[in-house]
Amino acid sequence: MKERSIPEATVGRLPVYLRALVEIAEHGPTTISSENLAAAAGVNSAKVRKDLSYLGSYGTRGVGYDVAYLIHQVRRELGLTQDWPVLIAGAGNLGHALSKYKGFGARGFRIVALVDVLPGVLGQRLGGISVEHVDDLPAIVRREDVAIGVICTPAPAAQDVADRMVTAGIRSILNFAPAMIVVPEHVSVRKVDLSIELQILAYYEQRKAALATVRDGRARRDLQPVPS
Amino acid sequence: MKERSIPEATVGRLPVYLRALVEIAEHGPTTISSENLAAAAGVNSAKVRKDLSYLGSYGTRGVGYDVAYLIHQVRRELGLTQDWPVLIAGAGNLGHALSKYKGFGARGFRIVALVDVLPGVLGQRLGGISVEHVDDLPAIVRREDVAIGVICTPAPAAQDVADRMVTAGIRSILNFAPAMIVVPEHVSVRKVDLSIELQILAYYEQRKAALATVRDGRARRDLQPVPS
DNA sequence: CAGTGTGAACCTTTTCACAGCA
DNA sequence: TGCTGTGAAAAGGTTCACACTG
Repeated sequence: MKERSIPEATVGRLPVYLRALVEIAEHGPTTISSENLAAAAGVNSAKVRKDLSYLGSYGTRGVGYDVAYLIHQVRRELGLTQDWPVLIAGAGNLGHALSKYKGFGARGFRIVALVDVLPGVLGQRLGGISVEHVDDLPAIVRREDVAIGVICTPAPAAQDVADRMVTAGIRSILNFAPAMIVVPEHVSVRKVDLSIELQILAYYEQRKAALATVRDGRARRDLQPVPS
Repeated sequence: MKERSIPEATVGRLPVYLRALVEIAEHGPTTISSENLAAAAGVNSAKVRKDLSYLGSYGTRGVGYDVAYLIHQVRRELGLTQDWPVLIAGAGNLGHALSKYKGFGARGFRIVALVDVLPGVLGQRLGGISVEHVDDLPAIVRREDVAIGVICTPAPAAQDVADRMVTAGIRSILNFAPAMIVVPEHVSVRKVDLSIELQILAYYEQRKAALATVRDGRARRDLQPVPS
């Protein structure tokens, strides 16, 4: 076993393993090899073994890993043995959808508050919680002990909301707004940008089309009778 | 300039630069240095220069990059000079939200169809398009010349929908379902997993809490009178 | 002389390959 | 014998630092 601090790339994969493990646990096997876990998670087995080795030596040579025990260890490492109260800022389409999304609760993330500025949505009830005004952020964060803030506002409002979150004491932000936000060093930000994902796909799609053209061109030439 | 094929990491950043450039173009300056573009995109200037050098030598020493020209070049490289017809599978909360999301259209991604299986939503109109049955996928793909498929179904349906998309001729998939999907080699998949993002944030949040405890412990000890 | 373009150094991540253990 | 755990090699990505140029 190594000492503290897991590589970033590994942290990004632990939730994937966790999901696969939970599914496997439901389907029966109590033990699993790195090879099989790798298949379920969509990576290769060397990566699985190296990643898991950062948590400790929880496998058994010649056998594999005990599924239930490994689930527990990954959960502990990720800090999922506790519940995390989450606040969403922006009650538009996306904020709306996320507040009703069942997948969060199942994984220990409880949406405890929803804030916005538009008078139209204030007070509205969405998925069991009512929309409050963003001015009340500090009080809400204290009241609900909010740990994570999710930004679902339009791009121009993102920085302001981020500033308010930081002031209110939030130290982890998930940003869905298509804008960069700057925060103090002690605050973690992760960004999810839907249209960037599409743009990346477009790049590879275009590349495939270009290659096909070249290939077809060659194929067509190959059909030409060889000049003799 | 290098030859073909841009590193993956660079492809992932080009859309970020593009967004920053477009915003800058609206605000006036016709020319920008790597230093300033880096600030706007939230990276460092060396990275900007290296990334842009993969596209060609489009900067001017002592001056910087011409904003309009660079926008054009990045767009061309990403394949954004054309429109990309997009199909969404799954008209639940998220599919709903995405179909109404304005950010896509603005960047050349047109949602042309929405498919689902539940009789309840079929025929319903969302954001100008009506929900069709997933069985009609092949016809829809042909009719609309769909290039990119977005999966917004529950996890258990994801693989089936992916298979249908591939059969219908789609070669680029954006997967929002919390499940791994396997596709033939010639198909690109990108995955966006909302609860994985939260889990990653939870890991770092927990780590910060642990560090604070250690620090406070030391601080408290530091306040003790030195034994003499 | 300000600022690009880029080799070279450095760091992170992935993959290989195998010793060592149940 | 089968599969983990891990050094060591390879690949990929980032940062440095500076020659070069408009």
